[in-house]
Amino acid sequence: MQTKEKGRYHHGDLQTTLLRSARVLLEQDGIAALKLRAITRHAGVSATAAAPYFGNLAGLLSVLAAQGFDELTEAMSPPHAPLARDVGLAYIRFAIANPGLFTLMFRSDAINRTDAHLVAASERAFGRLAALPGPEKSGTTQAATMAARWGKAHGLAVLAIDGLLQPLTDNGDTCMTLDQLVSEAFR
Amino acid sequence: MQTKEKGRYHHGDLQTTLLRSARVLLEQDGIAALKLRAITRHAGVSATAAAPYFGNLAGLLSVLAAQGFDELTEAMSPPHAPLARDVGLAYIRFAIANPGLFTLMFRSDAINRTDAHLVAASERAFGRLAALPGPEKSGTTQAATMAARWGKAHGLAVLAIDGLLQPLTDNGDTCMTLDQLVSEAFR
DNA sequence: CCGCTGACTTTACACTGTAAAAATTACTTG
DNA sequence: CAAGTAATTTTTACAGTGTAAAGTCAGCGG
Repeated sequence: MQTKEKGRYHHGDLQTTLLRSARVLLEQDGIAALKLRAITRHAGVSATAAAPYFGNLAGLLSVLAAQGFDELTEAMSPPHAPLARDVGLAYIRFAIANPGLFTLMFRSDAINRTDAHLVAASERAFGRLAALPGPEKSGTTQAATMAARWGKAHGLAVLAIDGLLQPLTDNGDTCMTLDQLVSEAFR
Repeated sequence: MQTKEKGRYHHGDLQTTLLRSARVLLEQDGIAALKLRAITRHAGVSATAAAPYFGNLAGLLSVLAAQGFDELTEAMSPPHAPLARDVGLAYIRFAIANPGLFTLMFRSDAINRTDAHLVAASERAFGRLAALPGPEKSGTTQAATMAARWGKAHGLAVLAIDGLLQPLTDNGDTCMTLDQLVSEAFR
């Protein structure tokens, strides 16, 4: 269970160990498992060991969320020519692949939205979506097309994570997978 | 502060009083204020008075969420001929007008998603979005157009509540309001 | 060897939700 | 009207939670 080397009083890099423990718990049991005591217990340290590094629980989760935004940015960086559709689909697929992390990234009451690193990481990720050429609909602001694309991707991501798109996958006669549904819906 | 008539031991309809207190706290201070003790204190009763009626906190919040879905259904019921665009905009505007309630309605870890009343109320609301004729895009499943419309509306709603669309409203040279942005983005 | 600095732990406290028992009121039945 | 019963709320208690303050330990420079 404990990732800390046994017997050592000074841990070395407790910072990253705590973040990894939090990540493990998040992926295992979801956001509800992100208690400070559970994280430190998993890391093999005392309950208040995170305070010197992260201040409080929100501080730790903010760093975790910032890591999530960095990974999202990475996932939205296509190797070749990026199409708006591919980037949006990458957004949705990242959310489905990392439901707990993605949910945390938008839980304003669990993280510290004013944290500098988090703001930078999130703006980097949002920039990937914004910097793409839209379909050039006449009569629509560029901000509106950006909001439309982002909103569609984000909504499909959230609804998919919550399992609310499940009834739509086996609608009618044919049965489709979740990825097929969101791929077809996002265009 | 207390809505309970003073001196009476038996309250009469503590059920609705607790729900109203929860609603007030939710709109005043957001989801973080939905503690059981704060709700009962606001209602003027003891801390455990809600248990006989709602079982636990999740039970109370589930009823509150169900009320929210009923109000959303009402808001999405246009007086005359309903267009898909109008219903989706009503969805977004309800979320912006009731940010705390809307957020609660989709917090799966705070409410009891298997609650019968909540399931019924949410399906009633979701049915309003589904029962509309789509733009008849050739080559797309009806489930996909439904998911696309719902996802777009839901995503814009969530992003607007989180304040993430704010930077897009004053983009470039002109300055637009949030309602203008979502109205233009949702079509 | 001594003290010092940093890293972590121990202790303590104010909260939280909730289960069980007690107390209070209202109703109902004779 | 009186008394027993049922319904409703409170009191008490307990296991958790996050976090601030004080204490403890390891390693290092003098």
